[in-house]
Amino acid sequence: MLIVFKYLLTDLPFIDFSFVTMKKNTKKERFFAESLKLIHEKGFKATTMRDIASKLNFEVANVYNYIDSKNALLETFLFGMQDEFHDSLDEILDSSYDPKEKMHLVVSSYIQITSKRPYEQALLVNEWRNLKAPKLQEFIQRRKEYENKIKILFQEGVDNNQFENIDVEIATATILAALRWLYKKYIDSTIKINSLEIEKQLTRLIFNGISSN
Amino acid sequence: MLIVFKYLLTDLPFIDFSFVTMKKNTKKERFFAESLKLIHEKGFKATTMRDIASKLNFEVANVYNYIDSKNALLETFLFGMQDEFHDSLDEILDSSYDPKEKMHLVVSSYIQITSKRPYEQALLVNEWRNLKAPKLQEFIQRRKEYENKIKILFQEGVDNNQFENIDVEIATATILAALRWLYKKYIDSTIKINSLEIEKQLTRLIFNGISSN
DNA sequence: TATTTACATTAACAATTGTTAAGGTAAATA
DNA sequence: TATTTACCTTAACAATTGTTAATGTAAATA
Repeated sequence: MLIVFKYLLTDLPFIDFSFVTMKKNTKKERFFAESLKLIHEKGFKATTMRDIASKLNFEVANVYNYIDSKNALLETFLFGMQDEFHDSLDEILDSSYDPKEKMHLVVSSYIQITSKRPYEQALLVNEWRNLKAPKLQEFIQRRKEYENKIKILFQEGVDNNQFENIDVEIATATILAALRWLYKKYIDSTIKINSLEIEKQLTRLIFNGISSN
Repeated sequence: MLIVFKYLLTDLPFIDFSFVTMKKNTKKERFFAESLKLIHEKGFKATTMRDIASKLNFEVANVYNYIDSKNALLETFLFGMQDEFHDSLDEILDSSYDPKEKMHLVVSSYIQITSKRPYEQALLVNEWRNLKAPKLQEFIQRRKEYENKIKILFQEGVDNNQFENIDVEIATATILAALRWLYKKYIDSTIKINSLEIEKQLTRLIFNGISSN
């Protein structure tokens, strides 16, 4: 099954995030890119506005030329990334593929998004707890919706006899956990990573496990 | 394969952590138990010494009757838990079971430790970043050692033809990721969780994946 | 009985932090 | 040319935080 190329060769209508990650030299783009890396490395709470200013070689007050508050900075990264995952999942679920094919596509698109924005993914995994009162609940709610869609997809596969009759919650949590660690590989690796190979290996693990027989 | 019961029926020489989790009513035990939960709920950085004192209905200064510093509190939880995982892994690896049996035992003991100390496990997963300069490196080093042991075990299984020839790093990261999320289930669930059933399902996922054929 | 232990208080400290005020300069735009 | 935009500065603020000092009391222990 190589419908996978759909995701490698075409560009989905993802939200334009380029101002965050692209390495153009406008100040604003540098601000978001450097902030993102700093927050990833030190953690959101441990990263001060002065740290960010220092990294960009200017004074603290200038940070507020680019963002309204420290919390708004985190929200920008987190909700932008969350939207991207949701949009790609919805497109897959709206298609006419069968459950197993859809699950393959979920894995494929998840890897692709992670490969494009490993630092944003790191924040999504590790820093969402730092969101404040109204935004935090919103984030958790949307994440639950995402997980529910995966649950439903898995259940359809079970009903379909394409998937083993495993507890839906455990299966969903495990599948997502198997994908969620991947950003580390993209961030840490010194060599260029072959995402197609990653997809092949991860797909094999998720669908067939480690046993040889 | 039900060698699993080895871990359910006997008590390994785990480090005595009871002062942390047991619900006796001595002040010191309450202090550690409530601190642990608070740090889990709010995050280490967001939990203040005053939060802890407030939870225990006394003044801030009293916190220092039980622990030398805020950092020492985190270190106590993290290194105690890390020791527990290491000890149980080493015992398995030192046995004469074959790689596949050993991997089953790793899953089994991991689940057992998680079920006994879900809150400590939550800190191990989410709060280790807050360790300071010498302790942080020590922690990371030990974790790397743990992962390396799993890698070697997996490779032995590949050489043995018991496991599929999957990239060792990817397989190891995925197996551990599949186990690491589990603390949430133990913390969030209102009903008593059947760890044997969890073990059955997770083992099936890790060894055979979700596919039915 | 004398003393240590366990537990508690109030008060203060120095450092760090997010944020704002008030103002300045040079280039782009109208 | 007049004005807006993008970018920068110094200075200060109020709040929060980990930690310590000095002191007290009742129970357990020697």
